[in-house]
Amino acid sequence: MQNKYGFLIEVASRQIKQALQRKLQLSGADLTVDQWVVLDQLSEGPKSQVAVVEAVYKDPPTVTRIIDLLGQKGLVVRKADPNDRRKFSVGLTAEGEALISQLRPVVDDFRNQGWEGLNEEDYVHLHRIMTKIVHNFEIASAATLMDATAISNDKAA
Amino acid sequence: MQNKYGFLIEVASRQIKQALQRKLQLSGADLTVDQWVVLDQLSEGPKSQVAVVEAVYKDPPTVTRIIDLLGQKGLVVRKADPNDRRKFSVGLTAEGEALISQLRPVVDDFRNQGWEGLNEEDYVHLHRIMTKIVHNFEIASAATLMDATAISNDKAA
DNA sequence: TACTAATAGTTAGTATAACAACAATATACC
DNA sequence: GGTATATTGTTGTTATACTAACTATTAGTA
Repeated sequence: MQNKYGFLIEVASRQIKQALQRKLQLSGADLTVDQWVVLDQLSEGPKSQVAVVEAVYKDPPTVTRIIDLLGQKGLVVRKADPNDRRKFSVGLTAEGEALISQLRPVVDDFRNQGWEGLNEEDYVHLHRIMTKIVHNFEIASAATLMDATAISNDKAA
Repeated sequence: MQNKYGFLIEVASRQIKQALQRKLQLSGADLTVDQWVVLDQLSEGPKSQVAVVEAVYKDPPTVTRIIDLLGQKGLVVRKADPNDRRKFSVGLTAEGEALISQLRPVVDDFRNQGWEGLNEEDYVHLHRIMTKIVHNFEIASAATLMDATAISNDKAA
C-alpha cells in the first residue's frame, strides 16, 4: 500500500544521482550533478538567479553557492543587469559552453540506460504519481513545476 | 519519454521530506526526518550500526552522526557488543520509545495524506519503475533493498 | 603462529538542503 | 515625496551525502 513510498522514492533518487555522478567523473568532468543541472539550465541563455531558482527548484542560497562554484571553475559569469541593480545576469563562458557540449551525450546515455526496459506509459504513471503526491501536500510551487514538466514532455513527445 | 525522470524523482523526494519535516515540527518534535527514520528502525530492537546502515540505506558516516545526535537527545544508547568488540548494540531509551509512540500516528497521517487518491496498483507501478531504474544502473545493494521493500510490502498487504 | 584481508566504526573535507536573518534595491500606495 | 512592502541576492548555521583515510578488531590462510 502507501507503506513507505517516500523511502522508496528517496532511495531511488539518491541512487540515480550517485550513478550520474560516477558517469560524470568517468567522463573526466570536475562537476557535481547539481552543478550540471544549473549549468544545463543556463545553456538556454543567460538568466537571473531567481530564474535559475525556479527552473531547477532549488533554494536561493543553494543556487548562489552553486553559481559561486561554477564561477570559480570559469564556467559561468555574473553580469550586472542594467535594468535592475538587484539582479545579475548569469551566463555561460566559452568553457561552460564547451563542457556542456562534451557532457550532453554522456547525460543522454545515462538517461537511456536508466530508462531501459520502461516505456512511455511508465513515464506517464511515474509522472502522475509524483504529481499527485506533491499536490497532496499542497506545495503550490512544486506542483506548478511538476505540471510544467508534464507540459514540456508533451511537447517533446 | 525518459526525459529528466531523475529530476522528477529528486524534486518529489525533496518535497516529500520537507512536508514530513514540517509535520514533525508542528507536532513539537525536535527531530529531523532522517533521525526519525533511524529511530523508527531501532523500534524493532537493538541493532549494530551496520545493521542500521543496511536498513535505512545510508552511509556509515551518516549513520554514525545521526546516532550521535539521537544520543545527545537521549533517545538512543550505544552499548558494547560482548561478542564482537568492534560493534555497538544501539538501542532505544525510554524517551526514545515514548517519542516513537508519540510520532507514529503523525507519520501514518502523513503517509495517508500523501497517498490520497492513489491506489495499490499505483504503488505497484511506482515500485516497479523505481526498482527497474535502480537495477538499470546495476547498483547491487540498492537493488537488493528495493526487492526487500517489495517483499515487506507484500507481507503488509 | 604470523601475515593478510575483511569488518565495524570514526574522523575529515567538500557539496548540497533547509531555514533564518540580512542588505540593497525596486515597487506600491498614501 | 515619502513610507511600507516586496524582490533579489548573500551570509550563517545545522544536518545530510559522499568520498577518502584511518583505528581497532576479527577472520582467513599460509
